[in-house]
Amino acid sequence: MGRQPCCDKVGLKKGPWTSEEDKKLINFILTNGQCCWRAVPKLAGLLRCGKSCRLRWTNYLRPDLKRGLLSEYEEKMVIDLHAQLGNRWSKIASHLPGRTDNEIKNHWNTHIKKKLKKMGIDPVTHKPLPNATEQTQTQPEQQQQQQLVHQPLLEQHQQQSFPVDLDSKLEPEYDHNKEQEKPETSFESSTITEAKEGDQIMTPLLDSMELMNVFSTDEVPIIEPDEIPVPCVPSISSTSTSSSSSSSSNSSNFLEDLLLPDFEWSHNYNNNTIDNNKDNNNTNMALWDDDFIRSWDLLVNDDNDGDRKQVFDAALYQYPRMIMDSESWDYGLF
DNA sequence: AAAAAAGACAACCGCCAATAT
DNA sequence: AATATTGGCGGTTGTCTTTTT
Repeated sequence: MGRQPCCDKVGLKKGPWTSEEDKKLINFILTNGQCCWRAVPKLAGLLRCGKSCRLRWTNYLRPDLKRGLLSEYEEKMVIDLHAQLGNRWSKIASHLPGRTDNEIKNHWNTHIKKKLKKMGIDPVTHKPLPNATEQTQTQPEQQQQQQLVHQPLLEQHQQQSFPVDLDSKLEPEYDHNKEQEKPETSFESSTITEAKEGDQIMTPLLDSMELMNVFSTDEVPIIEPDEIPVPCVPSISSTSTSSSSSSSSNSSNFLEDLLLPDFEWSHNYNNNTIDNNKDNNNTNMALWDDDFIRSWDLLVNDDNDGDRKQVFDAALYQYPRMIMDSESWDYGLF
């Protein structure tokens, strides 16, 4: 017996989301929280299927999402995690606060894959490509990069012997042969601890980054149990970001459209981080604090549409509670 | 300047596992 | 226990933008 479709698809809209639809969905979620997705479109007045709404929310509208290109650090982390987890994008994403599996998957397919190939690394196995030697010999710069990006991560995995707790639930059933040759960095040498229930994320990468003096542990987006991760903010400053957003004339620009040109999200948040990531423009994790609330208020007050303002006002003060109540909220911290 | 090709990313599809009935 | 429902995941496709010819 085949599975029934998640919804009656007749008359449902498909394709890119319009800003109107985004507004409706945001208003609904902010007001009511994440409930049964199947019911969302009907209640929110959307001609979309629930699945589509969930996807739109989790991938693009959630306020805690970072936008913009992955930083070099994030990219390294993705490579590192991919070497250990394979194409389990959601697992990888769980180690990168503010990033979605879809985003990481896309970035992998469009950027990292090519980069690794250029560097003479097989993006599937994370081993040197057969002709890598020749390549790297003729491309010393790339070789240098390869050493910088990959070697430290992989070798440290092998050298260090931390307790293995990577995905222990999933690991036994995970068939590496199914998708790829078992990577050099096997689970046996893995050091990543699954980030769940507020556990601290421990990755070899973080250690290596420390060693490399690139990031201090203070700057690493480790979420402590007593920290509230923050609904973060779309990166406005990142014009680069919008490599993506610019491409979509309507929907993806919605949040940016909402933002005033000189509007700054949560001024207090981790200024150090900002300073240290000027080039990347995408470290936007912020604390859900008064400033953030005020920012929303500011945003809302600037809107001429009175009705919408009301909706947002209501939603604004409910949202933190909604997050606290929502068991499904990412990172499982609440 | 226009057309074609390539690149980038948002969104969809189908499957699966967990949960509810 | 069996079946239905829902949410989540990964692969793939479609569409828009940018670059090249």
